Amino acid sequence: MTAHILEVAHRHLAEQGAAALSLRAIAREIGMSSSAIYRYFPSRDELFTALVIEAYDAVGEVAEAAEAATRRSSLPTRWSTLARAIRDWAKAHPHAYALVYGSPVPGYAAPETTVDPAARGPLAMLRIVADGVAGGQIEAGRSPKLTAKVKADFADLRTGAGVQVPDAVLTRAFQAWFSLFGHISFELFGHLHGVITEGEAADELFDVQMQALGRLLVGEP
Amino acid sequence: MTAHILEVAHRHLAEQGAAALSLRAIAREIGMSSSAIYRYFPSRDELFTALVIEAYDAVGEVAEAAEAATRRSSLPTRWSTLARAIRDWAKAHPHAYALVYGSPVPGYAAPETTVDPAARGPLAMLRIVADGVAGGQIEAGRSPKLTAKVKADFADLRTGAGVQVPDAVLTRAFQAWFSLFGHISFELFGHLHGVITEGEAADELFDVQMQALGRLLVGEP
DNA sequence: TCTGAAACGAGAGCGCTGCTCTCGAATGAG
DNA sequence: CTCATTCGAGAGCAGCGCTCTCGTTTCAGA
Repeated sequence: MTAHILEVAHRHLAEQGAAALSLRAIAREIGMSSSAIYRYFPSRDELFTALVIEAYDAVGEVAEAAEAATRRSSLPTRWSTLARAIRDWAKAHPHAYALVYGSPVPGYAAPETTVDPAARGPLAMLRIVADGVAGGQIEAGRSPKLTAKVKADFADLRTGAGVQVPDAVLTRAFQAWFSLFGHISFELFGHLHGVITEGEAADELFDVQMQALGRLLVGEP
Repeated sequence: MTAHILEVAHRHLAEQGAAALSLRAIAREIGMSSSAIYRYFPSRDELFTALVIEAYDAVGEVAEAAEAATRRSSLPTRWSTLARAIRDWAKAHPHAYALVYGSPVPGYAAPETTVDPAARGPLAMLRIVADGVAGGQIEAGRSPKLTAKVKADFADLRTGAGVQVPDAVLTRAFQAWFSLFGHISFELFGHLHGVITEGEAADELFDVQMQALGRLLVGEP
C-alpha cells in the first residue's frame, strides 16, 4: 500500500510538480478516502521526504553508474560523462530535480535520513577526482590562500569522504560542481530562455562548458 | 492601495517565502475583505509577477551599482565585487532570491514584462567583461570549438546586449555566471550544510572561488 | 447643485487543501 | 472462538483562490 501511494505520488510529482502534490488527489486516484492515507504517511511532509530521498537516490545512482563505467578513461572524459549523466537525468525528471536542487519548501526541513542519499552524487564525483590525483592525471597547480577554517572543513570532508585530494584540487572540484548545477538550474528553470536556443545549441554549450571544467580539474590551462 | 498591498506582500515573502503567500492573509493584515483585494490584483499570479519584477530589479540595481562603482578597477576586482554584491543581496533576501532563481512555480509562466528587469544583472556583468576586452585586460585565449548554432546565439546575444566580446570570452563569462549562481544556490538552499561551516568559512570559500573565476575571465592560468 | 456612472468594499458561497476525530468493519494471533 | 490491533470511511475544522452579488462611496459633467 505504501508502495502504491508512493508510485502515484511519484507520477503526480513528475506531471505537475511538488507544489501541486495533494494527498487528497492521490487518495482519490487510488480510490481511498482522504483520511485513510494518513495511516501510511502521517503528513504531507513525510511524503515529501520519501520523494526527496527517491530523487537523491536516482541522481546518485546515475552518477555512480557514470563513475563506474568510466574507470579506464581519462579524467576529463570521466567528468564530462558524469556531468552529462546528471544533466540527462535532470532533463528527464525536471520536477524531481527542482524538488531537491530548487528552492526549499518553506517550513520543510529535510531530515537526517536524506543526507546519505544526497551525498551519493558528490561522492561519485570526488572518487573520480581522487582517482585522477592518485593516477597523476591531476596536478595541484597554484594553491589558493585558504584560511584555517576552510582548511578544517576541507580536512573533515576528506576524511568523511575517504579521499586524498589536496586543497587546491578540492577547491577546483567545488568550482566544477557549482558550475555544473548552476548550468543545469539555469537551463531547467528557464533563465536561458531567449538567450540559448533549446536543443542542439544548449546541448553543445553544455558540453563545451563541461570540457572546459574538465581541463580546469586536471590543472591544464 | 496597490502600493500598500505590495508592501505587505513583500514583507510576507521575506518572512515566509513565496509558497506561503496568501492573498487572504494580506487582506486580513490590511484590514480589508478577501474579495476586495481582487480589485487590485486579479489573481495570485499577478502578485507573484509584481514580486518577481521587484526581485529582479533589486538584484539588477545591486549589480549595476557594483559595476558603476568599480569602473577604474581591474577586471578581477570588478568581477569579485559584482559577485560579492549579488551574494550579499541573496543572503539578505533569501526568499526573494529563491522566488526568481529557485524552482519555478508550476503553472506560473513569467510574462514578458519580467525579461527586461531580469536582464539587468547579466548585462552589468557583460559590460564589465566588454570593458576588459576593450581595455586589453582580457586575452581571448584558446577558442572553444563552437558549432554554428551556438555561434548564432552568441551573435544575437552580442547585438542584443550591445557588447563586443569574442566567443571564447563569452563562453568563459557563462562559466563564471553559472558558477556564481550555482554557488549561491547551494549555500542558500542548504546543500553545503555539514560540509562548509556557515559564516567565515563559507565567506572565504566564496571569495576564493570568485578570485579563481576572475582569473579565468581574464585568461590567466 | 443635482445626477448618474464608475470605482470600491463586504459578504456569501464554491470547490479545493491538510489534518483530526470518531466509529464501524476486517484481520489475525492466542 | 475471542479480543486486541489494524484499517478504512465519514464528518468536520480552518485555511486557501476565486467569483458573484449587492450596497456604498466618489466625483466629473450637466
